Amino acid sequence: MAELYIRVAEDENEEPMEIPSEDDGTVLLSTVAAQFPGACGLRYRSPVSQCMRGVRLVEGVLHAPENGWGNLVYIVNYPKGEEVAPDNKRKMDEIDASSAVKIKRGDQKTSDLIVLGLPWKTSEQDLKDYFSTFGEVIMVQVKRDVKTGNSKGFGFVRFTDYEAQVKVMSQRHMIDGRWCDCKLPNSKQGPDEPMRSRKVFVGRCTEDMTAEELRQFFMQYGEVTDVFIPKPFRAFAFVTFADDQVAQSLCGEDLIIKGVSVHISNAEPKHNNSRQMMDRGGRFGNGGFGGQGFGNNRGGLGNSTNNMGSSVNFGAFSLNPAMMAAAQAALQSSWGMMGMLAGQQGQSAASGSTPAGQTSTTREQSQSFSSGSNSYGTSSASLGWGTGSNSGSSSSGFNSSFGSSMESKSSGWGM
DNA sequence: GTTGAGCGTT
Repeated sequence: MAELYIRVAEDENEEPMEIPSEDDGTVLLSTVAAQFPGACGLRYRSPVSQCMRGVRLVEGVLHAPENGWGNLVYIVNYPKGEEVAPDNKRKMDEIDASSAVKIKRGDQKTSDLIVLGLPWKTSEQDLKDYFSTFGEVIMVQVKRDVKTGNSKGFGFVRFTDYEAQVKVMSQRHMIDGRWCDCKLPNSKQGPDEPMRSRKVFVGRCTEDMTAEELRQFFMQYGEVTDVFIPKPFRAFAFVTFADDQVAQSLCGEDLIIKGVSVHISNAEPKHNNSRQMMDRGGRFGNGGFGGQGFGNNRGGLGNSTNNMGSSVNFGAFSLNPAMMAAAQAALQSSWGMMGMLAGQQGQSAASGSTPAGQTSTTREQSQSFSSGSNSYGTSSASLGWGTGSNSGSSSSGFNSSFGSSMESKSSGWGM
């Protein structure tokens, strides 16, 4: 099966990158986004009209122009405002200083990245060899049991360049036969980063919904950085977006996926180190709340019930218990009340930008892989969302054990 | 069948 590649670049003058198409000739937006994080579509310059034309995008699947993909270079589209086409650049400069801040942030300090899902056999040298293809590596570690010296299945890596770090975090990694994820370690999740809830809980999932399908589906709302499906099947999933506002906007909705109505709600925090809960007002985030409209009342709303007896002071405001309850109720269902309250103060309830550096992975609690040099491809064909039509349903393969006794302990992770 | 792994002896 000859694999077909199409040429994609961020800009007509940039060197294009070849990315693979699917068996049916379409290209998945997720494939594009794997190389161009944040991408939301493609366009190309029509040889006939010399105008830019958009590539048809249906539910995460990009469809070739009439005469096929050909040898054209396709240009990546980004959501409005996130990235700027060259001819608009001047406009953007005028708009606000905040974008300048964003651009300046381009060179940041690097930090250690945790590498999860390593095979037991992977050594420091293996890690270094692998990650050096992304840039200069200045540190690698494989964490081991002190007594036995056995790998704990995770490690750390640090790059010289922030670009390399961003790239590495934006994709999954096949290391010695397993898919691994690289993330900011918990200890490094900047205490300053807002940690707004970008994750939603997807209830009433059916067993045939794969992580890849969920990713494809939710991509229409915004960049998806993670999909988690517990295994064994438990009828729910978690989807994380790059943008908290996208996540929030979906909460409360009933969406139809593969003909099934799923329910979207807030993802409750995991077993948490209380930091974000206490300091940041929990899953309500601090968008528009924290510094601006209501002053810094740490532990105010977020702490919920035990404050109910007394009135709470929001800076210039004070709310009696009844109003407090109303506000909470409103907040739990949506941001509606928030907008109202903020509006009264002439503040915007809209929150700001997204923290840089999210991994963009699709996880399921099983991984199918072939040791050896096979290409690992999700070759899902076209997916019918709305109707229960064709399911390219994938059976999840089990990983084989490597023979080492440690192996069985955590068999089947990483995707 | 509606709330998820694993996070660093420096």
